[in-house]
Amino acid sequence: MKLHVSPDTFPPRGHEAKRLSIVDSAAAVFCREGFAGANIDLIAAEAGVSRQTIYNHHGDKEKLFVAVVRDLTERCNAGIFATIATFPDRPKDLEADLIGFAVRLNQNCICSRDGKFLRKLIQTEGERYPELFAEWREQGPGRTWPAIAARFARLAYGGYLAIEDPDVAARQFLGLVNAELQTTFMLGGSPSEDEVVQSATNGVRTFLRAFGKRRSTIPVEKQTALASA
Amino acid sequence: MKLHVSPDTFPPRGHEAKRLSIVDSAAAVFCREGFAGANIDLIAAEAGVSRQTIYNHHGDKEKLFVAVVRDLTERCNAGIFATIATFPDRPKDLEADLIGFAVRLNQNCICSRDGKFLRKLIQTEGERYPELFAEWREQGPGRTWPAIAARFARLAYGGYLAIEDPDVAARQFLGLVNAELQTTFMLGGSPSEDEVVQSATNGVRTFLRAFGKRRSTIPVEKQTALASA
DNA sequence: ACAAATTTAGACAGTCTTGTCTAATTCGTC
DNA sequence: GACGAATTAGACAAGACTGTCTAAATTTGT
Repeated sequence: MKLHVSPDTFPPRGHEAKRLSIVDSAAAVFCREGFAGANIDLIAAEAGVSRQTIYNHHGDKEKLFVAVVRDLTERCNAGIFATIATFPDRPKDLEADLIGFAVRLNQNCICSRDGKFLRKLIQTEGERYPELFAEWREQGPGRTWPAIAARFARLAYGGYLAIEDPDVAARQFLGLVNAELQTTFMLGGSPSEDEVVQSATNGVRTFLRAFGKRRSTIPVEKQTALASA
Repeated sequence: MKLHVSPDTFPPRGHEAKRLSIVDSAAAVFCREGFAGANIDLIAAEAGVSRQTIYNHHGDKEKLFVAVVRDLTERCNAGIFATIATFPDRPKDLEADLIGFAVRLNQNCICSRDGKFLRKLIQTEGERYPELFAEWREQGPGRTWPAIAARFARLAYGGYLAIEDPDVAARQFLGLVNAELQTTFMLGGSPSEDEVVQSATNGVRTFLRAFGKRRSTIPVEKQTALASA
């Protein structure tokens, strides 16, 4: 009779720690070398475990890769939702608050280690694993974009912005805020904090020139809708 | 004494045709499989030549890869400059003309076979070949961005746009115009023409809301009415 | 049609990698 | 300290790939 009332299942504690270490190192090596170029011995060395342990935990290279992507997706999603929770619903200074949000989104989700890794793995190996990346698409963009769009819709409803389509606005917001970082992203580099702030500032300013209330035109139906609201 | 006054150098004609065929197939295979996963035999089969011919032409796998990137960069640059030449300097209908330009840019340079391949190779193997991709950066973005920015500056000077920084505006233009295609790009897919037009249309409209001259002035009574709403 | 250059198919050695196996060792718990 | 589970190091077979070599076949220019 074995009764471990530990966390959830039978494996002891160091077990899970090793699993994490393996997945972390595997993510780095898969990113650096690509799936075909990734060497199990190298992953083992980088994780500080023996090769056999990797096979004990994950079976084979392909299953290890799947586990890596699942883990990264999960952690990135958590980070994105945590950041979305800081969206300024009742901004005091709309420009400053949106810039802050944009910088947080970039630093915590897009330039983070996990974010960079997941993005690169999807771009690199996405076509080879259609079902895995369909899953990512549902769990990732499929859930985060609507959440962000909803926040912009709320801001519009609150009278802070003049937006017709919140989904389009959300995507354009990210496009603007990252506009000056694209070349850096291309080569896998991380922009400096100054660059992130600069790009976010310029992006938000343009965004508000287009959708801010004071300066822009608003379709008639929205005016009446707002007037009656 | 050998005097071939043919095109430029000594090799016959079929020679260059094979070289092209090899580089083309190699580009496709390197993209699909990554550098490490790319198989010389597969490239040879796809190009319709024998493996030995590849070694005769390019020496080894790494040199072949470099040749592929050089070729792609050159062809993409040519395409981009050809497209930039169609930038509307004296637009009749600013919105329609900018949308047209954006669609051309997307279809000819970004969604084209060469564009997709080059982008993926840079993202995938960029970090492994710093000097090669420094060269790309100089020849590519380093030359095309200023050219595009110069066109926007001219448009501003001509009174069509209210832009402070043409470089920022150029990058934001591309960010906006591609905002809705990012997820598709992630997985290496090509958006349909409808999607490209849609994204370009929404992007240009937002761009003009921010930087267009005509619409930024609104009758005073509407502004105050909106401001108080 | 001839001669030179190029291309081809196939064999080949050498290297690397994956995944399995075994026996010894370490770790966590009682 | 002792027990069982997990981990380790290393050997190992099987397969894949690169890059070279050779001899035959084909193409090219004249």
